[in-house]
Amino acid sequence: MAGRNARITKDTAYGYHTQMNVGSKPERTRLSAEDWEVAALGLIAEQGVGALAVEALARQLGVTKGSFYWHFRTREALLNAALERWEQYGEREIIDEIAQISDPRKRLPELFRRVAHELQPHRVYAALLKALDHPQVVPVMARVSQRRMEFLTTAYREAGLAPPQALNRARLTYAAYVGFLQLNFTLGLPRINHEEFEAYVEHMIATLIPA
Amino acid sequence: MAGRNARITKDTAYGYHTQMNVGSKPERTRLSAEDWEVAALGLIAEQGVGALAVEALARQLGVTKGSFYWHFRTREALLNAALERWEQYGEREIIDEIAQISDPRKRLPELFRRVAHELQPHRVYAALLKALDHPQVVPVMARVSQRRMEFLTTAYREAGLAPPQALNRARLTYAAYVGFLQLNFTLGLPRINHEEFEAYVEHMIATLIPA
DNA sequence: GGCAATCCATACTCAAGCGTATGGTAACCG
DNA sequence: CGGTTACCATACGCTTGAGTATGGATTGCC
Repeated sequence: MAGRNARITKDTAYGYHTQMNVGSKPERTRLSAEDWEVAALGLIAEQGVGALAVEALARQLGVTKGSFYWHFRTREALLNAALERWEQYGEREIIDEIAQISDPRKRLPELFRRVAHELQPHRVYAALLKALDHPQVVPVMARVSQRRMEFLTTAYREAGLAPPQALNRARLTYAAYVGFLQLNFTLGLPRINHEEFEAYVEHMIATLIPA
Repeated sequence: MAGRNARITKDTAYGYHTQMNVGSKPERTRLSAEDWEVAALGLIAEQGVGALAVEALARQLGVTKGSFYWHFRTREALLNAALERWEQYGEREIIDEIAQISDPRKRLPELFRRVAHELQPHRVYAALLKALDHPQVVPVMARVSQRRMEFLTTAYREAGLAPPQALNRARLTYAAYVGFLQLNFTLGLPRINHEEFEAYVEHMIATLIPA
């Protein structure tokens, strides 16, 4: 009986998953493959790909392995499904919104500020960066990173940089983004505070974006 | 008898470890704790912290677990010893050399170019970046990164930036460094070639270092 | 050359985690 | 309302890797 009280429910949709519903009724709805994938992404975001174990996940979901192996053939299959889900739904929104800004020169600063202010969706990306030794995640990360790099490159071209400069500036910018993820909420370097962070973002904009 | 032919010897000193001495005589010298630490760093650099298993290491060194547990009390102890060794001996050289350049304005470009051209010593750092979920590596990485950041910050101040700017520029620079490590020889993004890489480094210098 | 200390091999135990087999229960449908 | 399907529990086997026990071999030293 004990062990049934820590559950993850589907209504805590993608970006806001891994919310315990402590205190609410057990609401013993049966699970779908999607539930497992979402929960898997939550676990990955918090503890990394290495911590993705089926029995641990089952405990979190309030069921046993018997359930899991009905929905998936193997643990590997779950990982692939979760990664695919992340690649499909987890991204794009920001890029799409930015692309609709008319003035090309305002796109990059806006992009920087947006990304800086919603770091939550980037936790999965950060976790996957640490899991590049798992062969399954490499192609996914390669595709996602490549798409973002291309978006950045054209944005820099539209902001006035010559093609070679634009490519290199995009490389630099994206590397800074990736490095920042690692150094901050992965490693916990001297915990930068809010206003200091704002200043850092503006410094980035002033340094990396051509006037 | 087979299994004795793949060994790592101590003479393959730190940065050049993990060289098999195929073809040479078995030279059955007994091992020391140092040998295990060096071999561990080699394995970490190539396959990450997660791959650090004592039986695997023993196979590489041409011995069995019996040897290992004479030198170390546990696997965890080996990891700590290896990390300490890396923190002590593995770093500093570049920083020390750079600090001796008289003209402060020439220090940063020189630093960039040096770091860019000897990426080999940075493989351990890159591997450790992916292992920040292991609680043992976090403090080590925090110390090393902090030291480097401080060095960068003073270098930027000496290059003419005001203290707040210098700190933020150092953050940006170091994040770009970390991100580059991840995106390139961890993830294998569109494999940048040599001359393109040189151009990228010069672009970094032009963008990040104040004229 | 013999005795310690050092280093290593062999043979175990134990826990974790994946996957399987099979039976049980809840939902849906005719 | 009886049966089929979908979902889950329980109990097992198997592999991997950490750690232990103990005896054998090698080195240094007197």
